[in-house]
Amino acid sequence: MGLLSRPPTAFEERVYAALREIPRGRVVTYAVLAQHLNCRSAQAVGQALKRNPFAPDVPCHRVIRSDGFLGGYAGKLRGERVERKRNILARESVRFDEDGRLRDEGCLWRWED
DNA sequence: CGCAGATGGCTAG
DNA sequence: CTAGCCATCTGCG
Repeated sequence: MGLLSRPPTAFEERVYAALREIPRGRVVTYAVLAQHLNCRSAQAVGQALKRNPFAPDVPCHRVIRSDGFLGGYAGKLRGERVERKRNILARESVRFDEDGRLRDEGCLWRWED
């Protein structure tokens, strides 16, 4: 029972639906995701992701920052959880530099809006 | 380089 | 309704 026993809002469902469209081995930035959702706030997207990192169906690990850095994971900006995020992405053939910056920008997913 | 402000949606009171 | 949060972004010094 978690602290997250709250029904998802319409906005959150939009975020999750968009995340599912991202194929394995690709990543999106908070800004691009927000833009696809017709939302001008990348922070709102990040906040929605923070509240629901519980579902394996929702690949919240495929969302990074616009500058190519990993960003946060499971509520943390740095530390072991972010390392886990990098590990998961590495498993999907998405490699990062030592600093934590995305190597191949070709992994960035784009929508056809 | 670092920091403050903008930004939009969500939660708590 | 208001005020404050956010896993960001941009611009300014």
